[in-house]
Amino acid sequence: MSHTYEYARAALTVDCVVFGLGEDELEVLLIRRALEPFANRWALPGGFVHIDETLEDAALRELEEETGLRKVYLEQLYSFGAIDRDPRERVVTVAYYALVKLSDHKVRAATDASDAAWFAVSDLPDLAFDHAQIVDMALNRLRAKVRYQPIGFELLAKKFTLTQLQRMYEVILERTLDKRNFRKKILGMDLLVELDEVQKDVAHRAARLYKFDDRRYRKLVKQGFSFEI
Amino acid sequence: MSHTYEYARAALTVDCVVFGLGEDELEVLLIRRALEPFANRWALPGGFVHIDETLEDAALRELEEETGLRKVYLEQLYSFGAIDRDPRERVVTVAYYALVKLSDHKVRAATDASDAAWFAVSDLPDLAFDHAQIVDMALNRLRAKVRYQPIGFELLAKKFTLTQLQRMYEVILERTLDKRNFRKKILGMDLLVELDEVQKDVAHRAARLYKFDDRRYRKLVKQGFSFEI
DNA sequence: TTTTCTGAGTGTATGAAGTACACTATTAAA
DNA sequence: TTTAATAGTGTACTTCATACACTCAGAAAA
Repeated sequence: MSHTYEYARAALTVDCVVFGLGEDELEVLLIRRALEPFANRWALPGGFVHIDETLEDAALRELEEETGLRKVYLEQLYSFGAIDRDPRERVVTVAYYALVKLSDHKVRAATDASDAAWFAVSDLPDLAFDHAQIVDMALNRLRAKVRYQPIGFELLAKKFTLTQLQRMYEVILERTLDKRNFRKKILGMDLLVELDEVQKDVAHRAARLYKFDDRRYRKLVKQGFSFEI
Repeated sequence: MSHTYEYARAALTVDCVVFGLGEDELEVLLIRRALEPFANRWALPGGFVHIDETLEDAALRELEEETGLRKVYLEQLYSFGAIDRDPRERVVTVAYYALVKLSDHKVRAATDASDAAWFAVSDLPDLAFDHAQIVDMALNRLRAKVRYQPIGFELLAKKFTLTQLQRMYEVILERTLDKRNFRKKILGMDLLVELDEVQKDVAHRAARLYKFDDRRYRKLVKQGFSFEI
């Protein structure tokens, strides 16, 4: 069935920059395009917005279809509307970024016969369309936002050690943090719950595990608290 | 001429939240809708994105067409894509916010036979579509952003007094600031140029005029400086 | 069982920045 | 000349950021 309109309409797509926390770097999940244009090039997961789904639903659907990811933390980034960003026709894309616990998903994308893979942000391949620009903006947004909102936890397992938490910030912000100052600050915020549980399977003293208390965070915010790293 | 596509396509629009600095409050420029849906209701200036213009160009064009504003400071806010945000059909809108020097434009919108008027943000009329939500997000964005980027100057005349500058922040942030601390901080940033000129036509001691040094700001940012109020 | 290795966990001193606060000076108008 | 209105200025105190090094615990290897 076809649809006719009085004026020409741009096609509307969504694209997702999926971030995972690698050993020493942030990583981004890319898929290899099968079709023209940019066949064989790496690109962000994404696709057309259906007429009966919201932008966010479209982003979640495409993520699941193309990468198997579900229930990720997703946030709208920016809309890109350069006239010729797609060589075929006018396409406007609403870009999102997602944060996932890489451990849950690394194997899948890597071993799948599929065409999805993780890349360190400092070593991305040439990307299709204007996707390099989108990744760049997503990185900047993430680096800024992680400092004043506790979204970085989305990159970690539910239970984590303070060292893992610190490393997450060090990787994203690309600078080292002082261990004692970091602990003083983060524990002083009173947002972490100290668990009666420690790390397992490590060849050294096991560190205590913590979890993030989201309910408490929202309560504190109402009282004027503002998170800051 | 009509255009036919295989799949149904959403219509794409832009909407602008135009802020001006009122006496004691931020104000927003609204237009009264002539046509259905929401005929006679107040709404944000905006309209359809043409197939051969970028999103930002569309926003600027609509602003000029509907309100006469030109050369405003414009920044993309967010894209809204709820299924039924327009009762006629699926419409996705890319929202922008703009900052203007109200003194330049107040008269025009007010005296024009036109259907545009300024409203204090605390006293907005019922708005068409989801425009109340858009204004709300724009306000939050502006209040957050004004604290870490020197965009507030866009609301003032090129030359301004320190008291006017302080009042601008007080109005946006909705709290009083200490005069001496404010001056110490803002002058300490070394972003203002002290002019050899004072206020005119005031019935009291005339205050010195300053201007914002954008070139210097960009240079400092490169060196790691970060603006903060 | 002892030793070694690896990361866990902890406090203090210093400097920088934020905050609270009140009076005199200048100009125009009455 | 007096009045009214805003301009313009400094200091003391408190809070927060920063720099910095050692002992402890536990597993693995000798």
